[in-house]
Amino acid sequence: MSSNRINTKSCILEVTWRLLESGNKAIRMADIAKAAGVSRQALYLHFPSRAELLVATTRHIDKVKNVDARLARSRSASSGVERLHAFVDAWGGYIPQIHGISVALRAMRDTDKEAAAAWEDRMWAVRQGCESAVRAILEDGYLKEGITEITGVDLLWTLLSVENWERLVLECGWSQSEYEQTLKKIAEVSLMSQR
Amino acid sequence: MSSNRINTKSCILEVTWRLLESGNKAIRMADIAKAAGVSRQALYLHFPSRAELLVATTRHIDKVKNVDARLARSRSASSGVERLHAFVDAWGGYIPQIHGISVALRAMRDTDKEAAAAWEDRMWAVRQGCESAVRAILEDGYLKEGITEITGVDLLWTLLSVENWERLVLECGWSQSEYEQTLKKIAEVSLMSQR
DNA sequence: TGAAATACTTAACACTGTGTAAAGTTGACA
DNA sequence: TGTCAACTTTACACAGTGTTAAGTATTTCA
Repeated sequence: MSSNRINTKSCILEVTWRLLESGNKAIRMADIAKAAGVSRQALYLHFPSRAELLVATTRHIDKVKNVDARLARSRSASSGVERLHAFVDAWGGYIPQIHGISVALRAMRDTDKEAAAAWEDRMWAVRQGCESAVRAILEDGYLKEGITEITGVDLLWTLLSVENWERLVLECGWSQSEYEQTLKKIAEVSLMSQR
Repeated sequence: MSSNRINTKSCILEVTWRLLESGNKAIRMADIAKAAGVSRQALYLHFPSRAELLVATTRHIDKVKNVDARLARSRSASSGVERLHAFVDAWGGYIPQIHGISVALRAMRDTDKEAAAAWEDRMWAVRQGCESAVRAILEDGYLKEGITEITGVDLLWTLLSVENWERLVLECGWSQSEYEQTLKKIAEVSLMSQR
C-alpha cells in the first residue's frame, strides 16, 4: 500500500475512500494511516485535520467519478420531464458512490465547521440541479397548481436526499432501479399537473 | 434548579430535554449537570451512561406529551384517506416536540448500541402507524396500482422521516402547517389511485 | 563530494469528553 | 446516637484528535 514515494497523498485519499465505503462507520485517523502504510502523523503532513482529509476525499471522488459530466448530461434534456428524469438518474445514481463519505461528513457536521461547510456545499450543488429541473417544468407550463418554483425545488431536493436513499435502499432493501423509478414517479406526481 | 431533594432524577430529565430542545447540538454531561444544579457525577448515580440518559429523556417526553394518545386518535378514523391524514397530523405534529432529542440520539447511533436501539424502536413505532394507514387504504381499494402494501409502507415511512421534516421546516423555512398539508398531498398522490 | 531540502518516522504530550472509583459531607429517620 | 441515602469532591483511566520536536533516509544540486 505504501507505493514508496509514488504520491503518498493520493494513496491516502484512495485508502480513505475505500475504508469509508467499506461500511464501517467510526474510521479513525489511525485506521487510515495503517491501511495506507504510513504513520498516523504522516497524515497531518498532508491534511491539517480529519475534516479536511474527508473534504479532500470527496473532491477526489468527484474527480474520479466525474460528477460534473454526470450532472451536465441532465442539463441537455429538452423537455421538463426529461430533465427531471435525467437529473434523478444522475444524482440518484451517484448517491451510492459517495454514500460512505457522506456518512462520515454528516457525522462531523455538528462538531466541525469544515465538514458542515463541505456538506452544505455539496447539497447546494444538488439543489441547483433540482432548480433547473423544476424551472424547465415551469417553462413547459406543467408545474402543478399550488406549487411555486421555490416550494417545488424544496420538495424535489428533499425527495432526493441521501437520507431518503439510505432509508429506501439500505433499510427497506429496495434495489437501486426500484429507487430510481419510484422517485421519478413520485417527483412527477408531486410536481407536475397530471393529464 | 436544584429543587432540593424533590426528585433530582426528573429534574435532570427536564433539564436534559430543555437543553436539547434549545438547538445547541454538542450538549455534554457537564452541561446537563450544571443546568440541573448537581455535580457531573450525580448524573451517573441516576443514569448509567449518556446514552441511557437520552433514552430515559425520550421516554419522559413521550409520557409528558402523551404520544400514545396522539397516535391512537389516528387509528379511530374510518376511511383510509382519513386515517392517512390523521396519522400525518399526529406524527408530523409530534416531530417538532422531539426534534432536539432526536438529533442527539441519531448522533450517538454510530458509536452507541443503546442509542441506536432506542432510535430504531422509535422508528419502528412510526412504521407501525404507516402500516395501518396503508392497510386501511388498501382495504378501501384505493391503493395505487404498482404499489404493494410493503412498498407503500416503505414510501410513507420515508416521506414522514424526521430528516425530511428538518429539511423542509428548518432548512427551507416551511411553516409547520405547510409541511403537514404538503406531506398529506404528496402521500395521497403517491399512494392512492386518483380519480 | 557535501550541504540542503524533502518526506517521512518515532516518541511524547496536550486536550476534550466519557465513565469509574473512593472518600467525605449532610440531613432524615429510628 | 447511629445508620442510610443522596449527594459532593477529587482523582484517574481511556479513547481519539491534534501538536511538537528530534531523528533518519533519499534525492537534488552546487
